[in-house]
Amino acid sequence: MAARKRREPLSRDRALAAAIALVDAEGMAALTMRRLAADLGVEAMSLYHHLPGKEGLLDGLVDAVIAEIAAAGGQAETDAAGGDWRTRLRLRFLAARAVMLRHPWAPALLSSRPTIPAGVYGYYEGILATLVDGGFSYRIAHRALHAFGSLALGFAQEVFRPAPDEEIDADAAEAELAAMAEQLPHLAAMVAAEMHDAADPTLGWCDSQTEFEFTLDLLFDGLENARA
Amino acid sequence: MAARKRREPLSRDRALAAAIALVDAEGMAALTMRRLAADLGVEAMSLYHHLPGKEGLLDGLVDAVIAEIAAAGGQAETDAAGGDWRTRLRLRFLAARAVMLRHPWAPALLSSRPTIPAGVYGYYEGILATLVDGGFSYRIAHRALHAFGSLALGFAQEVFRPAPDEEIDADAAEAELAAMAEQLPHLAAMVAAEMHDAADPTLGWCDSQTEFEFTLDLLFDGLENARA
DNA sequence: AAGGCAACCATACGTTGTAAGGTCAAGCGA
DNA sequence: TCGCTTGACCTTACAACGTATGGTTGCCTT
Repeated sequence: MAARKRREPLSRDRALAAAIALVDAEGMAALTMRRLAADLGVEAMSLYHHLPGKEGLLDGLVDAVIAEIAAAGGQAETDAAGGDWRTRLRLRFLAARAVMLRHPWAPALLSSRPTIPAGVYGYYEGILATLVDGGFSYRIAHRALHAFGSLALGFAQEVFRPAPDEEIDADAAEAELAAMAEQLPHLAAMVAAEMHDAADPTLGWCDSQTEFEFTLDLLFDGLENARA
Repeated sequence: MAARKRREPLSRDRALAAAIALVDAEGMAALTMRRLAADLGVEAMSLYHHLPGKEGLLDGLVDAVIAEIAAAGGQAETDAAGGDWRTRLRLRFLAARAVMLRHPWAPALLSSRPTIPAGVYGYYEGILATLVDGGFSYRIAHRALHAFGSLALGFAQEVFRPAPDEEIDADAAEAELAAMAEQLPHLAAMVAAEMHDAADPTLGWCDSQTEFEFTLDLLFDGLENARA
């Protein structure tokens, strides 16, 4: 018993796992070197023996997410081995989206990174293989990759965050809609027309899953035409 | 002469203008309260009489950019008053893109904002009007807005920055390509196939303007079909 | 037993945003 | 003209951040 190690010796992987857990639970803002170290029962400076600074920590997070996406995407693709290129990519992207839903902080982190994470090359290779296998020229496949953009990684480029669900009573929403109707008639009409089908009467009535798949199919249809 | 004001009395607009100039010239990282104050010949805390803190300053930047986009987009749309919905939106989005090229920091800032800037509602109203005028139902128009995503604001969701042009000699690029060919055959083949048409032999050979317009047309074609 | 060598910690520095309160000049009613 | 208010501007100070530097500790090897 006396010979037992005082504690697990800490490592890059353990640090990254703790960081992901922390960020999943409390968001990016909570991820500071001191806080992460505290979660690991250690002092801040000890992290520097396993990670090259904060920037390196973020790179590690990104790589971890990409790896998770690549794994899920690869699995999805082999599941659909017999299908055509559309369904194979479709499943792949939807699998990636499932990963992103588990890590809501990931899109913002990915798009803020100044350098391309190494893992994405392998991931894009798989997508490209599917496209080429589906009869696309490199030229069109190249443009397809650009067109997919962040969809390939499982998230639509929601330019603005989906508005943290604030306290809303129906009356206030009604009044706001009325005020909007004057200056923004089309927008107000659209909300009015679409609201009837959605569950809640707030401005956050967009069903991201539906939008995601709609855009996907829009692009797929267009690419199908462009293949010739 | 003695009665002349000691200096221009500082204002929200003057502060915002200075902030934009600073960020245009030196990037987001250079925008600190102290630095901005120094550029204005003032102390940091003086800014708080005209701006509600750093976050409010960023909101101000965003609003300014949105206003610039809305102005450019509105101008473009009236220029194309006679055209169909595609060309009207096309011109609008390309005008927005021109604004973004003047402010390379804007996309990252916009997508990092936690709240939707007030100005975008008016901007989207204009787009929506064009769509409805073009015969779209609110349902499809709504989905179109989502599908456009950041394209409507003039930038493709470049998930990763376009790799700051590093020093590259042709030999190193060649070697890198050879190494890539083993593990990433399709990617390597695509680069090889596409490189011949591009100006420079680097990995940054993508012509964003072309990609931007390709994606735009892909979506437009798909929407044209969806209109029925 | 002696040395080496990681892993870990304590302290400290510079930079950030900003809270709290002070200074000073312009404007205004008496 | 005096004195008061008002608001723009400044000074100081603080907490939190990332991290450079230089200990201290305890296992491993010889």
